Amino acid sequence: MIRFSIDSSSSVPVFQQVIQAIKLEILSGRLQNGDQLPPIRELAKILKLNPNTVAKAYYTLEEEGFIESKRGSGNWVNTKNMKLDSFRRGMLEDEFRLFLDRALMLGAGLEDIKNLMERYAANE
Amino acid sequence: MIRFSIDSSSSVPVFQQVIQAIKLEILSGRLQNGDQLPPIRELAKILKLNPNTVAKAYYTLEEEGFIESKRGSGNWVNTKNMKLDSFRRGMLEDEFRLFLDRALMLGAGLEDIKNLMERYAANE
DNA sequence: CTAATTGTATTATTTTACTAATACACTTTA
DNA sequence: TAAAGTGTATTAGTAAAATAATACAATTAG
Repeated sequence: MIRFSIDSSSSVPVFQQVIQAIKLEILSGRLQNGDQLPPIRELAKILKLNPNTVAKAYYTLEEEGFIESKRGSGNWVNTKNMKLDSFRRGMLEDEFRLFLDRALMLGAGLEDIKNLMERYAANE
Repeated sequence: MIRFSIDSSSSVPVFQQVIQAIKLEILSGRLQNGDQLPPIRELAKILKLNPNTVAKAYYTLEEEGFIESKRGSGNWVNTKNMKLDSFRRGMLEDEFRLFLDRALMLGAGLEDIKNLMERYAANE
């Protein structure tokens, strides 16, 4: 496990890098529902981070419904909760609609947005 | 003039609020090419901000080509030799970037957004 | 030409976000 | 039930961003 590393020279905070990496593991299917994550201290050791930094990442992931934490026990991937999944989807759609409104107000069309996205896709 | 106010309890920095507000004034047409902006000190007094905060906003607006500053003279809206197109594109890009950040935090990838957009395109 | 008005530059202070150190509390397991 | 392993809470340190204080420089108005 743990197929990612930390870029300490990046401007994006370390705990967010951890969050993004784990989300990617889950979304890609490399981490599946019920899989156990490494204990905070262990992951911290592997990534050479302070345990609190990993704890913050785990805490956020739990807040967002990606994992479940049990004191004294561990952390598990949680994708079973479809209600939360559709909640996320709903939020995404809300955000997109807001963005679309603003974009249309700016005189942009879907084509313009598509182009913009192509550029971002290329740069990532 | 100055149809906006500052939310000091907001987490978005004051100088950015000023920037956004002025961009909106310009975009909406309430401020037009050649219109003079209030002097730094005056706007600072109205909004109850430090002059430097307003100066930072004005400076950024000039960097981005929205206004023109002349030492000892004042600040003017400048949309003339800027293609209105690129003007809008700039704002569109800002909005898109914000949306993208939120989307990524929700666990969505560029693919998901693409799909979302396809659906919207179909419904138009 | 001078004083008032304007933007600019430099430096200091405050605030915020991030990370770290340490101690606490719950579970598991032997 | 004790010890080891786990997440949690509290507090402190650090760095970066935002804001403020002050002085400087150019333009304009009279």
